[in-house]
Amino acid sequence: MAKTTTPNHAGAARQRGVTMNDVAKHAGVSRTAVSFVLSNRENASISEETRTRIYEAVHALGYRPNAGARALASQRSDWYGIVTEIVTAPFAVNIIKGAQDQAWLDRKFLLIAPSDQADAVGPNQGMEDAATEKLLEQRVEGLLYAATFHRGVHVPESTKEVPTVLINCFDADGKLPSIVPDERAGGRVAVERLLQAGHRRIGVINLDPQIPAAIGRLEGAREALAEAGLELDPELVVPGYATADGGYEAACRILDRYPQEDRPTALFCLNDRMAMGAYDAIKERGLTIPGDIAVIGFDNQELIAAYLRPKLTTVALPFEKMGALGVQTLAALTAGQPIVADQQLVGCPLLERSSV
Amino acid sequence: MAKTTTPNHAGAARQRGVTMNDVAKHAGVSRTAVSFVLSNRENASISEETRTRIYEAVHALGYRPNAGARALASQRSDWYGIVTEIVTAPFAVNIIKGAQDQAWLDRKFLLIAPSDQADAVGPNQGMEDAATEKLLEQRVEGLLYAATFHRGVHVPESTKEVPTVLINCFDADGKLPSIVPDERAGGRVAVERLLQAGHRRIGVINLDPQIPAAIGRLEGAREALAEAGLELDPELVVPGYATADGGYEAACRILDRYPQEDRPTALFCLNDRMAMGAYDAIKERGLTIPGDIAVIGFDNQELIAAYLRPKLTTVALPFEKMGALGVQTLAALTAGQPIVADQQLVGCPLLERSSV
DNA sequence: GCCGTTTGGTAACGCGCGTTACTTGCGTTA
DNA sequence: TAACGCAAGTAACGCGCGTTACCAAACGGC
Repeated sequence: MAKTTTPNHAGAARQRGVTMNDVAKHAGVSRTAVSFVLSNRENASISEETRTRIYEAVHALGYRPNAGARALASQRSDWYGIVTEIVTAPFAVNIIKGAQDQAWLDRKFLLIAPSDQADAVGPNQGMEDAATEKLLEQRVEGLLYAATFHRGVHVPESTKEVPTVLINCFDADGKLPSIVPDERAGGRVAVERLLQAGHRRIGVINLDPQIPAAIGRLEGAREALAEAGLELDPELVVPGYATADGGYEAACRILDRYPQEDRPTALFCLNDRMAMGAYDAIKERGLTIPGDIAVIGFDNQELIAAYLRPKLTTVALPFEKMGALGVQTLAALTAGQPIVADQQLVGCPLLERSSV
Repeated sequence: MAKTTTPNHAGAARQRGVTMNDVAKHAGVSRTAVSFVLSNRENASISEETRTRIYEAVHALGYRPNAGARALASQRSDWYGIVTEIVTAPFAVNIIKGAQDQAWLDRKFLLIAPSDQADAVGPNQGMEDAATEKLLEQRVEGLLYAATFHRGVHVPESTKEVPTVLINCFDADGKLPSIVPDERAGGRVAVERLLQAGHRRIGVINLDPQIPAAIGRLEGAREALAEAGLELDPELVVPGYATADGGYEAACRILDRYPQEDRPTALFCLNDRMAMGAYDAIKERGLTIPGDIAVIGFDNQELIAAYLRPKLTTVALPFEKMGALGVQTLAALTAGQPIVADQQLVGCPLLERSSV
């Protein structure tokens, strides 16, 4: 355990870092003066000359503030924490990106703590609790919880000690503020797009009908149809597993069920993976997209939607925006401001590509 | 700016947290005793009775150690930092997952700092420098740099102050230790698999021939062929953009160029996105996979490989393992142990699915 | 010549904790 | 009985910094 210099980096720089005291000495002033200048306090009176002397010393010595010590003294850490299963199941990484970018803008640091993928019923409380605990030990000023897919969750008790915002999920018991996608509006815009293209008979490949995504998107679809004086034919709504295979099978069923003149001319797939399977079913039958059958997806999973041929028109889940909004909401909360609403809906924009 | 309680959480818990002093008072002992017990020092002599009294007090008061203060006093933060563009371009997210899980195991905290996607030549030094600086202000004990795709990078100067390991990239100037995929072995195993299936004429859809991935994978392919007494026909290696469209076009060219008897019976696509396009080209020509043409990919982008029909046999990039190995290497480095090698190659396992 | 005010600073405390050096009481041994 | 050793703890310093209270000199007004 001999604490020798590691082979990897210049040993010299490794000793106890340079502190404010060193800077003060080098500049020939008190440490207080240095502190005042570096945190540029408005009501501090330091002459322009010593100011520059201090800056020079900082530069000369390569001084770097110690964030931990600062946090300890000032009683604010400038940290937010996010507990998420997203890193485990990277579908919604952009939530992290959005949150992190926004935090960076606000000069906050986002601590990311991993959580196992939790199932909708009883999340793996063990790991989540541990993660939350760790974050609280770091004295984060606020907490975010993010899920990979829109659903209800139960958050650890300790959450109560600090402002908390949920992203892409909602609090099944209490009433923590949450940011979720506006599934209904998304479903609506998808079907409106199909109607606008002249389609009147639209097949829907559904998800598990219990989950918020399915409920909302279908509701939106119904609304759009109603406005056009149409109804959603229950026969045209077929469920499938949320995979490409599931989409393939569902599409086969729906396409083979009717004679050509009754066949739907468009498919609304409730996610892009299923759309991917639907593509295969359509192509297999010698039909073209969008000529014979138009397809519209949901989620905008870039890797699929942007690379399918033809590229898939779809409705995007606003992950990045949700992340950013989460941080903004948290900032408001920690500042003691009232929040806008308990549940904020974020719009799901239509992304036009080539399948409609 | 009135510091009222936020509407969101019980105001009571918000006051200055409970400290070791409170615990000590509650248990009727000195703070030192509490410290000794909580960090269970081996050579401290505390009776079993006071021990339990202290634990009871901890529990009763809901004491939670202050990580920042501990770091300050003990001069070790238990933090590693990772600077990465991965969150921006989520292709290689599993690097983060691997690193984070390993760090969690080691009871370290991984601070993730975002960096803009950097191009191969001159990275956006501004943002990387700022991110690195931020991490050093947190007094991280070590630094990781991770790239979304295997390439050379330039890291900020300040990196020298702390042990540093590169993941999925290598140091273009100096000689920082790095963890990279074994592209050559990966290319080899892919082609070996095709040979084993009886293919003798193998088309290769290449990437930009300059990048390490292309160089290594092609080299591996050549080796595998040589061992079977075959040569890599340069005519059968066609470059393409690293997209589905690029793969589609390349596959068309290669398939249409020869009469049926001379046509390659297998395609090695140097990434899965291009394989996705190749699928279309093959199907369009009425050929089946793998009956008429076998396809093997590279990267194992789950979203594509696991959902293509038939599912794509491919070679996986070991992102998660690289992340974990990066943290392990960093741990060794910070402990002053010598590192195994400057460059560690991580194997790329073959994932059998149904396209060969 | 005296007092009040501004300018330009400094001394000292405390944030929560790790750690070292020291103290006290008690059973053992010579 | 004195010297000794050990178990069981405690007092006090310092980590790097924010912050409050205080001080000395210069200056202006009457």
